[in-house]
Amino acid sequence: MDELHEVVEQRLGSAGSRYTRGRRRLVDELCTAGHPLTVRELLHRAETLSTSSVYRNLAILEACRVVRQIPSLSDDGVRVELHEDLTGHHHHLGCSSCGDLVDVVLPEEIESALARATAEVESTTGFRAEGHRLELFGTCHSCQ
Amino acid sequence: MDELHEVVEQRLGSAGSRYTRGRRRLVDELCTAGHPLTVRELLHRAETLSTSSVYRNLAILEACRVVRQIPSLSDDGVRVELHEDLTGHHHHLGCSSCGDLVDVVLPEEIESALARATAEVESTTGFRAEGHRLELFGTCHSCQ
DNA sequence: CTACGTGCAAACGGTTTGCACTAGA
DNA sequence: TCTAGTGCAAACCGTTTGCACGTAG
Repeated sequence: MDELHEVVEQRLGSAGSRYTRGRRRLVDELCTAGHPLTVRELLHRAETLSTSSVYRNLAILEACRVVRQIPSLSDDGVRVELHEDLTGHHHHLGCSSCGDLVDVVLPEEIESALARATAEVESTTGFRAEGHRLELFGTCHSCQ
Repeated sequence: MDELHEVVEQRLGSAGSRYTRGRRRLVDELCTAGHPLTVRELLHRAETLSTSSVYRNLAILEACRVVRQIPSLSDDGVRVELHEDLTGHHHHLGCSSCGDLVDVVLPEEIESALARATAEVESTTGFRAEGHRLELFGTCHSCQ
């Protein structure tokens, strides 16, 4: 966690930005949540921060590759999570009932199959791929 | 194409809705485009339709499983495409530069690997999966 | 001391809704 | 005929912006 804050401070610093209490709070909440949060949830969890500061800080943290936005299927708005640089590559299980998004790490087998498929797409279409995003959607355990 | 309209008419009919000129126009545009369109693009292509009608019709077509919404990574709003029931299972290549989304059908090998991974996730997490969504992001041929 | 960051309130823009009118079966 | 669909304009609401004040370094 200290390590995380250190990396974040460094990334903000090299962009000429400060690691203020508000920004630290956002990173803390995202880290302890352990899964993507909606802006609404972030606003609620960090009640001392004003709406505009949350939006402004998320934009800055995104530009510094500290967080990233995830477009959500269920319509409760965009979600935010710590960048994969900081948490490691993973995917999401999305519950169509409660809308929650949970992290999941898939076996190496599937990741390498995806890498192979990506290479094939690149060579047949001329598209240059930088990465992939996979979501399994369905019903989570507590909603069944 | 006639076949498509027939299926759509049937799905609308069984929901007590009519297949009007406006709805047919939306389906036509989505079909000829051959890839997901933003609402803005749809509004532009079907200029005879009012904004409110487009939104209302998209909601109805979505409820009847004729179209589906795709949350977009690049922030030009939500995209709409014909439902996979009508077009077949596929994924998307998303260009981070121009924002375009192109359909791609992946080899059976990767689909079965995804199915295997999904089954594993279901048994280890209790999540009940209904399907998956995969997007490869990068730079399209014309943006390189 | 001098940016940068913050809160507040107003502005913005995509989406939705109310209502009177039109059109499909 | 009679219900569903449509256009227009207003309302809505999540997000962004302007501005004056606060704070980190």
